[in-house]
Amino acid sequence: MIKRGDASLENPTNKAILQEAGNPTEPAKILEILINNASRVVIDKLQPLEELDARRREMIAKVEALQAERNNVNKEIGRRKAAKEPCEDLFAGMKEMGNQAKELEKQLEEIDQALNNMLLTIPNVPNATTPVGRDESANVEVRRFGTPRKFDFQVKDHVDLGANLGILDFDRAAKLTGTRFSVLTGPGARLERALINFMLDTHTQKHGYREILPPFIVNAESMKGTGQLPKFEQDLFKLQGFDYYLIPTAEVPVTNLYANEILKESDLTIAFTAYTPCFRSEAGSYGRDTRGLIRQHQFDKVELVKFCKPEDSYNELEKLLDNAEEILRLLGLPYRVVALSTGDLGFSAAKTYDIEVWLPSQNTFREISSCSNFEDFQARRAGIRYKGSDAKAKTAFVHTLNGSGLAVGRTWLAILENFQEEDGRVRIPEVLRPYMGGQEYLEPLNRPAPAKAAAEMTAAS
RNA sequence: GGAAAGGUGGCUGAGUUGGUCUAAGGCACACGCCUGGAAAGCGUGAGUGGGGGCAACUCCACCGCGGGUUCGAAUCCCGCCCUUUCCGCCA
Repeated sequence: MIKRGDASLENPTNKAILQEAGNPTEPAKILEILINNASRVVIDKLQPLEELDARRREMIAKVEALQAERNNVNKEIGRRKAAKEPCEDLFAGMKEMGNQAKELEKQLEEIDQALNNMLLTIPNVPNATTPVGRDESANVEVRRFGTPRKFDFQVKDHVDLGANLGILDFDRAAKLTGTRFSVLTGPGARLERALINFMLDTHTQKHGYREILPPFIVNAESMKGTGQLPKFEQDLFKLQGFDYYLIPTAEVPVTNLYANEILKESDLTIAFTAYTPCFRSEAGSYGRDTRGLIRQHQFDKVELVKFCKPEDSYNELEKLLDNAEEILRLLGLPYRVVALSTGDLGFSAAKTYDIEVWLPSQNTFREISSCSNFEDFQARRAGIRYKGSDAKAKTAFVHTLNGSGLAVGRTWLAILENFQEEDGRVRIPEVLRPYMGGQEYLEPLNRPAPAKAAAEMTAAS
């Protein structure tokens, strides 16, 4: 929060708050005290906001007074015209008033814009239950499922396994496009498709989500609604010649389905699931996870999205998280759940749980899902509200949530790694077999990997 | 890509010779009366955002978006966006 909001420790008010608490020196402690006193802490970014807000109100009062007077004269003109009385004497000053109002409106517009631009770069406020900390080292493990399997042979990673099985081809993907792309072939492609269908079927039939198949390209307004713009444009692929972007997650089109709408209170909670490919530029991740499928420019994901009443959102978050975990449990993949600390939290989220799957080749857990409650942060930006049926009911912002359920590519590679056999076969989890034509194993090829085979064929011809 | 028509409140739909439009009517909605209960009927209320006020309330803006003409624009002019239909192309 402090990292995200930039509160200076030199500020007198902030200093005083720390003094009351006995001037702690430990960064985590300082952070906690400042967060606990959030209503008093002076955050550098917020000061100009307050000034702008005051100027805005002042300007509104001026403009509206002028407009009110103009309206009154106008009404009188209308009245006299209807009564066929002379009214030319009232024309004087009207034009001037109009021009003045227009001038003031322009100034107000500028203030509004400055205010909005500032507001758009301010991150969400973490929920009180979010662990306080500087970075991911302060994340808190919530629970574990399953026991990582003990291998009595040398485990291979999914890149080697995929090559042996002849189902994963990075060389040709690089030829087609470039680095951080992949081609799945044969049973590998089918396994991806099986996972997508299995996840969608589980969420729609077992967990009560409604399936959505949205556009994979959205406009800038949608990106702004969910918080990707304006701050994170460098993470996105933008279409040349259009104000359109490739979606980095289904969260964007699905959450924005209800942008600028007022939902019926009785329709909440609304739960959607959607399969989409996701496109990310991965700017700034050079050198990280360069091997394999972990970090690709394009990957498949099944997403869960909810719209609910504010009082329900934390309960819904737990349910959503459990729905995502259920996929891993059904597949039999060991995982753990981690609550992100304030320092590791995304820009838009108030609370986030990551689900991390066990990867034998890395001997560690890696993120496979991220489940967040955005509270009303996205709803405010996208204008998603709800209202009760009672005539006196107030309109209010919904809370939005989403989570991966799950990242398909990472699930695919986790299956290869966790269920590999010494002979190179990979056991297919039982729940997936109906989607794989009853097949029990992915069988290795007895011939060279595809790229090499093609090269030999070309040489021979 | 070419041509035409059109965008008004939750929906429908009137309003386009500029002037009490402070946007009719209908449907749907909420509350009340009536009823054993409901329907029908009758009555009342009800859009969104913002400013001021403890509040009752009050003021401002909004007829796809932006600009222009005018004392005054839902209405006239220009640009853009979107929708529908027809033609062309295409999976």
